[in-house]
Amino acid sequence: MKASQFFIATLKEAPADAEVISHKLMLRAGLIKRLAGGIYTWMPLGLRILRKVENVVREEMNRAGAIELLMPAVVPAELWQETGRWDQYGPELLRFKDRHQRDFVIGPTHEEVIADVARREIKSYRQLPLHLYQIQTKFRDEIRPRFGVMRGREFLMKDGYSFHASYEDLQREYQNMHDTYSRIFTRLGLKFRAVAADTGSIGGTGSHEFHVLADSGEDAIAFCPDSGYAANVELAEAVAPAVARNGHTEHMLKVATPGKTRCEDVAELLRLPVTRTVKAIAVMHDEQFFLLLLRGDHSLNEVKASKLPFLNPFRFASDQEVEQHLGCRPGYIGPVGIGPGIAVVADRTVAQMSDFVCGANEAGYHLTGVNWSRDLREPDYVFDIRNVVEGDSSPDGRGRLELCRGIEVGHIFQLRSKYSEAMKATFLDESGQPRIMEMGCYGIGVTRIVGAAIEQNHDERGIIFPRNIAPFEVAIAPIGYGKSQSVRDAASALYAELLADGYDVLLDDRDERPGVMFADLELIGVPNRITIGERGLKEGVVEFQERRDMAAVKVPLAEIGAFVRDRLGA
RNA sequence: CGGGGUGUAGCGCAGCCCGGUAGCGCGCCUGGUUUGGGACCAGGAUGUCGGAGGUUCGAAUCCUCUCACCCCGACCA
Repeated sequence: MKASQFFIATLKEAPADAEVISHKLMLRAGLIKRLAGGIYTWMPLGLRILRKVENVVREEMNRAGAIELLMPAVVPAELWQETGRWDQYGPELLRFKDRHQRDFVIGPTHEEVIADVARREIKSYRQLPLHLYQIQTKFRDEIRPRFGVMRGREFLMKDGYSFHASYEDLQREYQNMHDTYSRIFTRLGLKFRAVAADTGSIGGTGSHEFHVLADSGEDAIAFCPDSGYAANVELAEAVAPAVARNGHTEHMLKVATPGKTRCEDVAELLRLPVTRTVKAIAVMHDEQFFLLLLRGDHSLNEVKASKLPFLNPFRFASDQEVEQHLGCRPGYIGPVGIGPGIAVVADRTVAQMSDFVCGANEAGYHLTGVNWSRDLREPDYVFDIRNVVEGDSSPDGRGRLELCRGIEVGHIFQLRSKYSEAMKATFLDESGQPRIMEMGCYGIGVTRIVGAAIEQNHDERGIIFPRNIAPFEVAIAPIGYGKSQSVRDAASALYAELLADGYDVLLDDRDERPGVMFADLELIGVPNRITIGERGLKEGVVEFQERRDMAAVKVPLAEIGAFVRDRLGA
């Protein structure tokens, strides 16, 4: 590609509304243009990158035995009503009516459509297993789109669905996809981790997420370097303390803590470690009032709490409700002296505590030296309802947990029969009996990968794309292209040679000043650059430079083609 | 949805408090000089000041409404 015949539109200053680095760099490099909140145009340069990611995904999916198809983005409501998700999905699902007032959605995912395909087409166990996938634009009306392409509303996704005659075969394909995803992200040049995950609204049993590791990631990941355990914090189990509850040593005492409504502040005032305090969170299920108890330095895991049958679903109690049930405004509430009608759910850690501090249900006061049984009844329920913290024991009992952040770029699920049952997707087995198909589903956020790759690979000059997704593998930067015949000849000859060798090469023939040219090539992330100038040509050399370490190597002009082949491989 | 903030040229911003009809940098156009790290000189184009209504002789500026965008949101302990 010649730069003069392409479209490069870089910016010196990033638009002010960009927050994370990948968003800023994508705007500055001219990869995307915002059209509306969470909706972007992929400019030619950005599209090259997106297509490369897409193609790696496609190649590996095909290699793994999946078959590509393309489903409509617009889906009739009846299919969604059939599985009940029309009512469950909420405002994230973009709904609209056609001219006949019939309801439609723009598909945020395609379980219903594929299950419809499967039930129409698959009649016999002989047709199984079958894995169909597509790479298609999705729309989810996110509450708060942000971070550019990382949480957009419209995005490109690879979604695959597999159908099986048995659970065992589903598990085989699940492992196949686990391996395939690992290969994909390896080929894309990303540092990633597969973690056990919650199944969320999709439903089903087993599930893994694939995260690109980056500090700006929206998800927290717990992992154990010793055992290899890894899970999304939403799911990671906080194991019960190994030690039994200590006997009490203090009397319960009411102490004045005016203005101290946070555990940290109370602990500081009382000169106690925050690990001696207990926080109470008031929640409602239907019209029933619950107190959730956590150690002062721990935080509630809403996903875990939601899974408790007697709390599903719950919401946080309003200030009025707190006052109505405890006779006290929020800030000083606690489990001591409450009515029998209020159920107390203690985190495992709290259930093991003794001589602790909690709110006195009286504004401006806390209680110290509180002990279970002696000062209040034992908790009604004891469950793991907190987020794990760094240093917790690994749930597999081997070592301690560490935390890091990740960007979710892939998610695989064992759906089992949730959709096939709702949509009556059956097949005839060997004995001629109808049976429900086992289903798996496997997603990759193609768009998001581009953002994630940049989060992980950039410096102060701009993007450093991994070679397999770079818009160009190598750029030729001729200095004085317009003036110097010898530079022009050398650049053109090299361009032709690299093209013939099959490289994705950019010849920057815009006749820009060197500073402009270098800055652009560095910003857009071209991983290799060959600089050709009269100065070097007089000595018969050109310069080869890698984007990542920037050390220039002088290479004789006659050998540069061979040098590139040696350096980049065929 | 609640809270906070911002809308002025393609991008980044000033002007707004103290009304007098718009400015800076980058980019863009023309000519010239330059050419190994975002050049220099000279000339030039570009704005319904997010939109609607109001106050006023006069509104980017004051008032009301609206739209768009950005940031934050269990921390009840």
